[in-house]
Amino acid sequence: MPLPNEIIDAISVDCVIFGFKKAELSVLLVRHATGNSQGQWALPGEWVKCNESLDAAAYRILTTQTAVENIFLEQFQTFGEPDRFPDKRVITVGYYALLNIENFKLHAGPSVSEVTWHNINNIPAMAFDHNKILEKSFLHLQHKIQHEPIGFNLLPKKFTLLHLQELYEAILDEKLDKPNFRRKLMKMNLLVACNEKQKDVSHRAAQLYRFDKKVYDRLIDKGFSFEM
Amino acid sequence: MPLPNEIIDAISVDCVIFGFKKAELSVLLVRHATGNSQGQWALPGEWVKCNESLDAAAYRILTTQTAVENIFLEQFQTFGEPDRFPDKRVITVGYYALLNIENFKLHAGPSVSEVTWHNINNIPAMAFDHNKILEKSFLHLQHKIQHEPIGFNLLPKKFTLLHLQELYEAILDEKLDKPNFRRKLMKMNLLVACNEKQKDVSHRAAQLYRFDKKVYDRLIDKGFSFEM
DNA sequence: CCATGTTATAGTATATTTGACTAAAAGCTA
DNA sequence: TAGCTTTTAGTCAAATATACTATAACATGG
Repeated sequence: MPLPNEIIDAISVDCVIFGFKKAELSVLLVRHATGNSQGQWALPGEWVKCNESLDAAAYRILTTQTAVENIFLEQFQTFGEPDRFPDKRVITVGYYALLNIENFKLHAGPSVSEVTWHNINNIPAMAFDHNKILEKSFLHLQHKIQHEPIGFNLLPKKFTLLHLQELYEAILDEKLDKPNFRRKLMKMNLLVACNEKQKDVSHRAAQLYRFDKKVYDRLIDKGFSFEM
Repeated sequence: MPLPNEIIDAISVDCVIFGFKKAELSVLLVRHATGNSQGQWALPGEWVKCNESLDAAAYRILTTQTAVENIFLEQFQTFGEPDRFPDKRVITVGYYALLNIENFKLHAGPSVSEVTWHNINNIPAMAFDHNKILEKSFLHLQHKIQHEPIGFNLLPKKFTLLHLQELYEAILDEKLDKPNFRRKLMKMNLLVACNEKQKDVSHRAAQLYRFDKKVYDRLIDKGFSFEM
């Protein structure tokens, strides 16, 4: 057996990290500092280590770029076209993560010169097949958010109904009716009103809600529709 | 670069081949004839070749076991626990295929002593983590069939509404109401009545339908609910 | 402190869809 | 032709979606 820390240089993990802030959906990209993709933007990615699971490798990528906790992280697709990587055959397993942008400090990991959020509608050309990987992950997210309440991972713990609606609008790329959106969501009983209201806003302060994990766990198995 | 036909012995593709016949959902399993899994049942799988895409490898597995054409074949998940395979680190990409069992001849490929259909409710213990892979693929299928009309791939070109209903019942593992099932399906306009009726049945012959690819293509992008 | 604007939240009315049924029609068997 | 099985059409109340309108809460400017 090879050493635990040795890498398998045929397999990598690439991670599409989605963040949400001020009604905008963004993705975290890095700029490569070395190798033949030097200077190009790319999704954060790493080689898989010899005794490391794929999930663990994906989690390692996240913690390299930013300090995280309790993050939604899930595999979505594996990419293995023979020519997707130059000079050798590399298969990459795609993961996507959802996190709330606020209060995250970014720090460029090794071999990376820059780390920045990019609006989902303004993504630069990237190295390898990373634009394709990003697109697939976004389609996956659009589908998934309509069947499981994963969107909450992109919001702070306490949020208003309008925040949530803006999140859905950003991901689904369509306007939604406010009263109807509220009604559908409240009926699911996934939200609990906090004893708090919005502060420092120049209009009537909205109720803050938080996500009810218990109901979530009960519903997640049964599967339920989140169609808006 | 390695030779085109050389294998990457860190990456395999395993394929869950679903078939449907007489209201029963089955999976094609092989019995290994060599190696340290000799004698055990397993999902059909192969090493990925050096200049072969993952999709191509999956298709090669299908054609090794049986003569197929126009088959639904799709990647669903990649499995990479460090200890999933004995003695070395192997990551496997899971695919699932849907096909109509009738008129398929099976032939055992290399290193395989037996190939047989197994009812989904009666699966033997398998080599490696193949039971887990199968279970994940089945959950994926249950979800997918409720959002895309992929079920037709398991039926012959012409089928009755009852055939289709039995298929849904087998996959979702629940009884459905006949008149309501018809109504929902007909409203989608995915089915076209053939100029033919069922033959050789000892009761009123049912209308035969076929699947309308054009409507399908229009709907597949928009995404639509198939919930029964 | 009142008028005004903005947003939150409640409510309503109509159309559509579900779910659980009933019933008629078609066609084999004998 | 009677009896049986299965297909196919239809009914009806309950639930849900959609497109609105209306009111309440609160900040701000005069």
